[in-house]
Amino acid sequence: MANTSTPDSSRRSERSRRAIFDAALALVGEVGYDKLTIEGIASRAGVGKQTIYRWWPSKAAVLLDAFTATVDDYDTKGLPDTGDLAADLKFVLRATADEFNDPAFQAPYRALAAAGANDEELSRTFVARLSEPGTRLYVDRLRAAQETGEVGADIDVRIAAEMLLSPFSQRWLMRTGELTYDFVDTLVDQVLRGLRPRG
Amino acid sequence: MANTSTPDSSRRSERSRRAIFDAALALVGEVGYDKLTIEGIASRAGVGKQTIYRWWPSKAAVLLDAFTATVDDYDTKGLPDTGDLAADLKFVLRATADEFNDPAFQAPYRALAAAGANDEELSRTFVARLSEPGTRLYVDRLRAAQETGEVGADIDVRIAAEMLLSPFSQRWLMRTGELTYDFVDTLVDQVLRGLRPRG
Amino acid sequence: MANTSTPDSSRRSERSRRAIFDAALALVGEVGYDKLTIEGIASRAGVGKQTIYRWWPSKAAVLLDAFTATVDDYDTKGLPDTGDLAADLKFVLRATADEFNDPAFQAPYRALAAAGANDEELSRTFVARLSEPGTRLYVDRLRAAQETGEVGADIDVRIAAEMLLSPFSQRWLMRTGELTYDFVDTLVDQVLRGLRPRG
Amino acid sequence: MANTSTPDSSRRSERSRRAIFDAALALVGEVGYDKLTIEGIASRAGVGKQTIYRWWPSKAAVLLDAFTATVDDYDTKGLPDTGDLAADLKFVLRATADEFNDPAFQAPYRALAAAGANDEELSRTFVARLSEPGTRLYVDRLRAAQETGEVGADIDVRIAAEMLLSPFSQRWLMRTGELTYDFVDTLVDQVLRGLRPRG
DNA sequence: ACCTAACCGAGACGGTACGTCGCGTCTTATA
DNA sequence: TATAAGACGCGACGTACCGTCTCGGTTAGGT
Repeated sequence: MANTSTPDSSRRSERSRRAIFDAALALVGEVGYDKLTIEGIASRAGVGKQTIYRWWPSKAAVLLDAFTATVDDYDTKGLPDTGDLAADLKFVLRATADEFNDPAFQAPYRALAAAGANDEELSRTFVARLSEPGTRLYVDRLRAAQETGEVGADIDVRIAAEMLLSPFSQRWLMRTGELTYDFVDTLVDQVLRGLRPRG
Repeated sequence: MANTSTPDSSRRSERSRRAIFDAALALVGEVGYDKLTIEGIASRAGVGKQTIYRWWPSKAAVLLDAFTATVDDYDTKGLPDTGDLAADLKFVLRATADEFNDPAFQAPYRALAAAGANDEELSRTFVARLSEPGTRLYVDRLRAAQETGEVGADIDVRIAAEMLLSPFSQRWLMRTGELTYDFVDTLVDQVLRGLRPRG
Repeated sequence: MANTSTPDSSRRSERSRRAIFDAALALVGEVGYDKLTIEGIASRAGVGKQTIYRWWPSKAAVLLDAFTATVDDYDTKGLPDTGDLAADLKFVLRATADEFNDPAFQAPYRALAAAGANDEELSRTFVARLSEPGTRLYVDRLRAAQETGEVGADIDVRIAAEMLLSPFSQRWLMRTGELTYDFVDTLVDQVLRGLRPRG
Repeated sequence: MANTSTPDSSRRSERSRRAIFDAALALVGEVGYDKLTIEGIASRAGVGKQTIYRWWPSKAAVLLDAFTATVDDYDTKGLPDTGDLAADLKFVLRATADEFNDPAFQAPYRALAAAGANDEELSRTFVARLSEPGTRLYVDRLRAAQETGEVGADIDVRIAAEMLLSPFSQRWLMRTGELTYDFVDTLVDQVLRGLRPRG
């Protein structure tokens, strides 16, 4: 009965896709995620609701794609490696703090993190597309430091990266503290202190 | 015209309050937070909608109270202090891992964490009632260790606690990894390694 | 799961009911039956859609009630009986012709007749409430004439009534001719000519 | 900009036209007129929607053509004239009753009659193509009887035909009674009784 | 021991948004 | 250029809940 067939993506309207992304990001900033509606996005984008439902299963999915499309341009090649691990980490984390403190960034990111908590499927995508790639950069940088002997060979670098990043994201997500440069510096120092090879 | 006066809590029906908590917790487990509705709670609890609206401003607030009422019984006095910091932390964190792996606990806790991400007011209450008290126990235990010299005097114990707890909660909330005993043990070891007083 | 229970009609809002009738009749006249929508009625009546769906199953049912409520005031006691059957019939049919030529009457009546053609359930109600009572008046008047000997005893008065009324309604419904006084008079004469007792 | 030009009917696909008729008639029988959709017809006929929109302005027009194409084969030359008017009329009306009682005939015919009630344009075509030709046969037969003296010269044969046919169609359309042979016979007798020349 | 104000269960109400269906227009590729 | 296919903007569908609002019926204290 029902038409369950997948739509033909080669005939998709690029103009509509873009308009939907713009509308979704603008609206989530203006009214917040809870009051973000598919109808609102469609209307702001000058698009039929069906055009959204045809390509995305939920407002979270729309927002995820919209956000990803924006962020993907950032596309870093890797963390800086000046030879000074602490300095490199502080530099990057300070930049990330600035980014997380940017209001335009906050609304969609928070919304996606929150939606992911209640939707396993979504959280997989969210992590794979947005958080994992960033984390991997830290893991790689730490592994490089391991090879130069700056970090102990017996260290679990994945967990080390989490010790660095999770306090950061957690503070931000739960609003348990400000993301200041001071905080970032102390965090880096305190984590690195434990990573040095044992005498 | 409208009656804006606060209700008289001395005449409140305890029976209804309990029924609402039970219904809310049961439903959030069965249908998830997004499909949890005030009408659903009222109907399941055999209660008028107004009785809910009279006492709580939102479904998140109901759930927060319901969850708190359940968890408050746990009420620990403090972390164990056997003199062996690593052992004490591993013991408590392993127990917490078990708790977080309990399905009955997951749905409401995830829901509240997520709701908090988008609702500043709620997140303040959530943190103050549910996460801060727990965190403080760790801070206190670390401070005690600082006094025995097990932990360096120059350590920021708040951040140290976050290095311990955030990777833990982050993994769970974002589903980026399992909360195994192995993970807990490695995490504790790796964090503590950096806390020791400098030679 | 679903709430299939019937609503409590004792708590029904009379104000809304009236507003819905007014809106339905006004709109069917303005935009026609096909473009008459539940949303349009609700909006014009200043009423939630659910308030309509709670009490009626379809726009046809709303219109039928609305129309009935208007027409019920007509409530005739019976056809005139001056002793002159032809004169009585012409008098009433001329009045009916005037009524059917009234634009305010046309739109809803046509719409209901048409909707009934495709919906057996609806047509039963339509006939029982709107057409049968009128027909019965003619049947009764003819039977009275039968008793005075003006109409033959062997005549099927039901069919005689149909010979009078069906050409009339058919012309109007299908627009196959005007409902003029001339037509009415000729029709009455020609029908009565066959009803007289056989010499 | 828009192409408003009329399509070139010489290049029209006869195969598609037939498939559309078949689909329309089949569907109106299966799901009824209200749930009959252009999309449904196109899909069932294996035809693009545009092919329908190119040649017909509405689903009613499609159905009218489809029905006409089916019925046109019947094409009678005239009513029988055995010299016995009553017998001739009963014979034809009984056959018509059988036809109207055929389920395959009912759905489209009812649908068209109903659609016509709300759409003046359509009803003109409906009457001209489907009902008027039939009526005229009766008018002609009655006029012939007038010439043989079987029917009074002062009779309005058009109205006489309506006295015969309208009760018949009305009963069927509004479902106010069965179309039995008994009914047909009584109707014919009672109508003819009034048509005889006055002594 | 009654009054009466408040809470209570129930659910109708005006709304907003949902996710779906079908409209009529359009674009694309095929024959 | 007609066609099969189907994406598009749009409008309405019928449903689910929202938060507010009566409506009786309990259920306490305060007199």
